[in-house]
Amino acid sequence: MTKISTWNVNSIRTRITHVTDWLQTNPVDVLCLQETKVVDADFPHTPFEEIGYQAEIFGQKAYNGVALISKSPLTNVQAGFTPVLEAAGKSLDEATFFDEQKRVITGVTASGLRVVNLYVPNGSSVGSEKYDYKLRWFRLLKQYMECLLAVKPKPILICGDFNIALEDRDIYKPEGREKHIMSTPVERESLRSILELGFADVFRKFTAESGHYSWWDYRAASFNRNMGWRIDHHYLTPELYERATSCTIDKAPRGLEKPSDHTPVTVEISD
Amino acid sequence: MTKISTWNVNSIRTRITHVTDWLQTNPVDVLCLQETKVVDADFPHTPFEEIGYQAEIFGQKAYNGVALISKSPLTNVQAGFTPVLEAAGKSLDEATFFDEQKRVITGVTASGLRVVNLYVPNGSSVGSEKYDYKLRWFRLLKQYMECLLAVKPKPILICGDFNIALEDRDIYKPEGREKHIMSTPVERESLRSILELGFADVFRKFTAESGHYSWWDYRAASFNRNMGWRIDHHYLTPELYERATSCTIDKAPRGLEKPSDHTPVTVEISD
DNA sequence: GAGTAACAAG
DNA sequence: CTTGTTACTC
Repeated sequence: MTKISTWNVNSIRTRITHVTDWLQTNPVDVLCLQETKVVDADFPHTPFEEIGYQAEIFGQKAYNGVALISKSPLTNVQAGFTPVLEAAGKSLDEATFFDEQKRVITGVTASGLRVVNLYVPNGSSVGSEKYDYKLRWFRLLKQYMECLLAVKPKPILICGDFNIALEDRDIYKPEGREKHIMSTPVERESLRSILELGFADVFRKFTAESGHYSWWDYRAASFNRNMGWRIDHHYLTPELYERATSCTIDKAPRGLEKPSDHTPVTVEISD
Repeated sequence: MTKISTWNVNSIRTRITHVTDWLQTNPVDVLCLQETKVVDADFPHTPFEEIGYQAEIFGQKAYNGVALISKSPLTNVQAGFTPVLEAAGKSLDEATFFDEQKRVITGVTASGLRVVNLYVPNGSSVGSEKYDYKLRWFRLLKQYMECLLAVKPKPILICGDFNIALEDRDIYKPEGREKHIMSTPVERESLRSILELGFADVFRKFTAESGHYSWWDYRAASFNRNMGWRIDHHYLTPELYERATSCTIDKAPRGLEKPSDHTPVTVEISD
């Protein structure tokens, strides 16, 4: 069995004890972190090593940043769009530009499963320059995923903070969602164009109803009122999707003191 | 018996639990705070009221700020230089200017003792504009004290963060002190000119040796190495000085998590 | 509402 | 080293 989690920690340095405590009671094969908000030189490797994990990291100052935390070493680790597109012989202009922001890292487990960890741009507000950046970023992501699908291993899991709620049941209050960042038809279509390559939302294999979220705004006591969004996802290629035995959201860390605004989402895949 | 303490808390909002915890194990008649760093509208009155204290405050945004915390209400509370100098018919030009920084508050206890709580300017570095400000501030303080000495009640206690170590035994390493802020001959003479009005350092009534300090720089682990300065003082008029039965520095709060860089100094005065 | 940065002050 | 402010981002 392989267990993989995704968690936007909103600063790994501020959240380090939350994360290591959680890992000790929730051991996983790979924990995908987003918004580490730290340059690689300052990443807190020691606390992870002390509990038997190692980190593959791709960080920057103050913003963004992703990491793969794993018990066993990962192979074929590639940070950013560039190395993957380069290996496929693609033009690197866009990749170089978008890799200024550290949002993508991938690696392969010993069990031969490729994990792609994403921190999708938030997009700020509909029609803004950042919104446009988000849509352009998705077009590059599609190329990136096409490159990965063309090589081995074929079982691929994409996870992370997508900053998109794909369906209305993923939002506490879907009214007005067409004009709200993270749920516009255009954003959803951007994400669907990735999924059409052959990925499915494994959370919905097990849970159909609304009311299950992975992110709650810090403001307006939205966690206590369960005014959340499901924007942290695991998307699996068909074979993995079939093998998945559970996908669960652990709300507990969101209730701790000084929590991240996101909480971990975990998928279990049988051998 | 009357018990009076002085403590530069370096932000009352950050230190509120340190201060209320300390007051509960160290009940005093008046606690004089410096560097409250908060405007009056945001002063945390409730935590003090919950443990039976009230606060007279004189604060500003981000810098300086003084407060008198007392079990029984104080009378004749006057904030800043201006009201005292005005009552004495003095020119208010200087008072108005220096009261832009909130550094002075006075009140009278039920036992008829006037408490003057001061946060003396730090002075930055010798020869700087702030150094000049400190010396000019002392000239106004002298006028202010002359006004208070001319009215009732006559027993006066001046305390606070003086940002001056009056003698070499008040510094962990007196070498080079002539050129160091807080111990130049000019600063010491400024302070002595106040004391010459009739005040004495009550800590030295009981303790003659060096090694007793009230402030340790946050830098260079100076607290662990006892590299401190005695710059928080209680100066008493002769009658009070005679009645004083102890003057002690409580180092404990300096050892807590996220401490102030200063620690409380307490004087006891018999009835 | 909470994170980081850069600055000022001690 | 620690605090507060402003400005930015999510």
